[in-house]
Amino acid sequence: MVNKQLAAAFARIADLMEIDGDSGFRINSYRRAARFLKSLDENIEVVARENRLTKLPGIGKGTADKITEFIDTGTIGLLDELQERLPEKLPDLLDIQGLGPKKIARIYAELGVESMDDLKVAIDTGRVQALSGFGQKSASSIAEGIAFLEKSGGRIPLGVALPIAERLATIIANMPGVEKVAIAGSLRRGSETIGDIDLLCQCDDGSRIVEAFTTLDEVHRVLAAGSTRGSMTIELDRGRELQIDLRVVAEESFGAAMQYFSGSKEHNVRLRERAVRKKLRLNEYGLYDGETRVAGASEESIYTALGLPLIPAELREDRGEFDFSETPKLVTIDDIRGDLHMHTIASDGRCTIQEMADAAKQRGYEYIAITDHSQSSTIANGLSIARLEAHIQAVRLADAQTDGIKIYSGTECDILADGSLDYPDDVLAMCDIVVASVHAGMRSGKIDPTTRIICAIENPHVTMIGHPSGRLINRRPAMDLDIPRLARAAASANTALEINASWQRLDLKSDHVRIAIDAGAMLVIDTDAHHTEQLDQMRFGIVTARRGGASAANILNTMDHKSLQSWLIRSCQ
DNA sequence: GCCGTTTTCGGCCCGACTGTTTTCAGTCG
Repeated sequence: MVNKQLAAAFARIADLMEIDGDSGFRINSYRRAARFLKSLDENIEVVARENRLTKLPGIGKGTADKITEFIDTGTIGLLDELQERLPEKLPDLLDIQGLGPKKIARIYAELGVESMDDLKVAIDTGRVQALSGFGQKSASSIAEGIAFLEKSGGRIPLGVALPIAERLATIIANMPGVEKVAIAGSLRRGSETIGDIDLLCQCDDGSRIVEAFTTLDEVHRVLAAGSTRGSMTIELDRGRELQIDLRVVAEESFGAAMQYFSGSKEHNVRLRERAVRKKLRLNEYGLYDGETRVAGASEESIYTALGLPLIPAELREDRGEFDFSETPKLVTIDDIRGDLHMHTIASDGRCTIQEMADAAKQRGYEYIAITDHSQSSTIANGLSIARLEAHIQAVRLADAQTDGIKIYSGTECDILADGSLDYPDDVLAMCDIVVASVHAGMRSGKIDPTTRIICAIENPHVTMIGHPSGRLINRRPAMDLDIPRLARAAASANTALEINASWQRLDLKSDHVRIAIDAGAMLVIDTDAHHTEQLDQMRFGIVTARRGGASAANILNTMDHKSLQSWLIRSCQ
């Protein structure tokens, strides 16, 4: 898609101009355009054809001309010119921690370093530390930065990072003098993967807490340790490192610091620009009118003072949230009444029907659905028709014998390569809940994957589509789906689309959640649990739904049992 | 390069930490 190619081209221009020593403001313009294009849902070629380019935020005449140039010729003159002048691999060095554009420009100009490999050699031969303004420590720090880059292996999934953050937050909360600890950053915003962990604590003695934080047993490497801020890494599996930042603030600044350290960076820049327009100044200590603090103890006080409703952290991405007239009522974990997709020992789960039901009851749920795999999923010990019939009887028996929770019988039925389902209609009709999912042949393409799934959407026995795109975060790409078309089909067939809450999936992802809501489709947040403990992954599905702007009314399993029954009957018609 | 509830020119987000300096530039978040 041209949007993504253009975004990459502008990002590249910004990188090269940075090393070239161009104006920071010009560079920012290109970065902003790149970010905007990357997240633009509409095809930029259509926008260009309709002469609306300069109506887009952050895109003026100069950028619009370059967009047109790219559409017409497939290239941008400015980019070609920069690439001709600077080595191709030089911008890779911008990824190294502690090494920025100015220093890169110098090691290129004075040492002829053109790549990561060149740089390693230059450090090993002592040429970097010999440069004026660079010293031994700089050289070691760059070497460590390169090692970190090679080991960090990309971003960490939300489900791996959050438990680590919670454990560290508990440790810090128990340090003497600490009043309050909170998780900030992309983790708080519920990003599906995160680059580092940001923690915040309220305490009067910053130096002591930072000292304690950077000398914890699990610390692998200390990056910084001052009186208000500490930064260190811990070691994950396979030698990978994860950076943890801690910021210490006083009570009156806690809200300002939460706001500041929750980001996103783009959201914060916009917010501070807004403050400047009001003749105010916003930093991590508060909102100031001259020397007077006018807000800061709570996040809400800051947004209110800037004429905005409190914006939920999950929506702080500079993607339209500044237009809100009131705080959107997003779905919360307390709205969830049940979980409609889980497995038992009948197929590839680890627990019994009763164990799953009891665990769900403990979590306060009104209902669950037992949805084991269908016959084609042999690798997951999928159920033959005969086994399914027996399993349905077992679920009904458990339901009859269990008070306080409704246990629906169901199936997670494969959508086969030709779009047909793995059980005939009369068998599906025996199930209360049918989750239809693609598990095999995601790339084989007998028919277009969107059409394949729409076949299942239009089957009246299908309650919902499980993990619609089939992606596994950092492991397997999504199927090439036309999500708007899928969402329209789901809306008109009264078939729900799942937000699979497993942190390895988060599927639908938040951008697609937004598209589904706009199309009027019903969503459902399920854990796809294969063990009772995995029922707790519901929270990852919740943040994903919130990032997509979902309210409780958009989510099927926020309905009480009675309303759900009526919806199930209606959706089968 | 973008943009306007002071502006079509002259601004553009803000502070902490580090290293290599001897007052600050570079980098980061």
